[in-house]
Amino acid sequence: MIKEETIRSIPEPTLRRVPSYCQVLLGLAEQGQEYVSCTQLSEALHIDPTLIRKDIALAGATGRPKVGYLTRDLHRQLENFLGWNNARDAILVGAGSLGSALMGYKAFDQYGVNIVMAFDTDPEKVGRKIHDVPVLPLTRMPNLLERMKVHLGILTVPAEYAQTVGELMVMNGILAIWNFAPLALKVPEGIIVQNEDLFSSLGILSSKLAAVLKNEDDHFKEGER
Amino acid sequence: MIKEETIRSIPEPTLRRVPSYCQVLLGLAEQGQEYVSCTQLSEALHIDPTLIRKDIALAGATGRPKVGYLTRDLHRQLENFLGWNNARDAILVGAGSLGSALMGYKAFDQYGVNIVMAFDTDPEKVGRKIHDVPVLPLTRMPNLLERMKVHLGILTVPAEYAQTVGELMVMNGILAIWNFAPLALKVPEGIIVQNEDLFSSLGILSSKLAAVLKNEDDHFKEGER
DNA sequence: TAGATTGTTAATCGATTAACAATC
DNA sequence: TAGATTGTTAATCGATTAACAATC
Repeated sequence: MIKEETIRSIPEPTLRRVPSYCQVLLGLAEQGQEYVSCTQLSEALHIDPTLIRKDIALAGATGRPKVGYLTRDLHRQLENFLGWNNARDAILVGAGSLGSALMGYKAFDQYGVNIVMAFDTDPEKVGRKIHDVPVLPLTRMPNLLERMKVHLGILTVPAEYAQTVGELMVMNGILAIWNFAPLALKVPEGIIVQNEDLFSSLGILSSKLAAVLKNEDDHFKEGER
Repeated sequence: MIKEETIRSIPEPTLRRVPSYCQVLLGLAEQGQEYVSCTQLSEALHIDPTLIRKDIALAGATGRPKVGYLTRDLHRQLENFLGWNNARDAILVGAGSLGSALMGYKAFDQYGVNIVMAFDTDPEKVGRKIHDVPVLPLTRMPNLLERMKVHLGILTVPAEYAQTVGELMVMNGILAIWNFAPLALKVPEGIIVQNEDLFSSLGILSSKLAAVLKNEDDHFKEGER
């Protein structure tokens, strides 16, 4: 009998850090470094080495005291852990400038994702191929999704259509949505949404900068007195 | 004498939630709703109402028991808190497909950011305007940055140039970098970097989906026995 | 008034960091 | 061996949630 605990999900922060380990590991492996230590990863990424060790442990990889981890093995194990080893098909809706830019990034393959089709309502775009990805009319999506068993959807339509299109995706078997529309998509329980709200992201950066500049300013004034 | 504590910086999670409050508030204000309660925001965003109240308190806004907050006032105060009320100039380096897509989003104005110039090394792009933003040769960046006192930079160059261009930005007065290259930019102490690594973002989503599908699969097998 | 809501203090929870034994 | 490093347990820290008095 499997204990409930076994299904405890991976902490979000770990999931966000592991890709950066992969990236550094790949670089080191290419430089021909056979073994790698947490200390080394820590220095490259400015992350506490203990934390890295815990993340690695969560991924199920083990190392050898004094020696470290086998660089290539660790890299492979972390990719495995993320499920990036065998590519997952995805569809994209909204072949505008952002959508097209995304389709252009062939590197997605490396990250376990493969955009197989795009959909749009604009007759100008439909029927063409953008970066090798065929653009089809949105009306054909339900039928095709059902046949192809795709579960991952990328949503790059204007904000006002996002909710409707999102619902259409979910109705046809999409279980995870990568949402670029600047709004909180309402989805049924169990559907995974990752909001990639670029506007607020930049806004947050800008507000951090404002805080820094304000601080400097205050210090300056303080010095004046 | 100002106490040190006064400068305690805003928690990152708060900074990430506040934009979503703004968005909902704007919607409600446009619908003509005069007052809004945390309960209402909570329902719209699936965030605990106490948490929302704390975030609002951090932003310095106050409401009235039983009544709530004045919708428009709260919206304005939160925007103020984020520093989105008066636009900050930014430059963009790398006028490729992603960079162009970003320049096309006029909505950045609303989020307190205004892209004033772009730089690229491609002679095909230099001299043109993309979505009203002039594209200039990268060699002119140092001079122009110094003159214009811009502190916010958007980095949309291919990964292999990111570190070099990032350093060039920092050398010329950029204090905050919005980095789209899939690597951890090395910057001096005090420079703010926000990594918008789209590849790993999608990768994380994909791995969450993998976990869900695996779970379902396990349950299925369990049922079989 | 009664009930809803704010604002705040205390409790809980989870993630990070520190400490340290085991190991090569 | 000595020193570095893993793996793990305990302590700390910060963010979230619960509890509740104040208020309209």
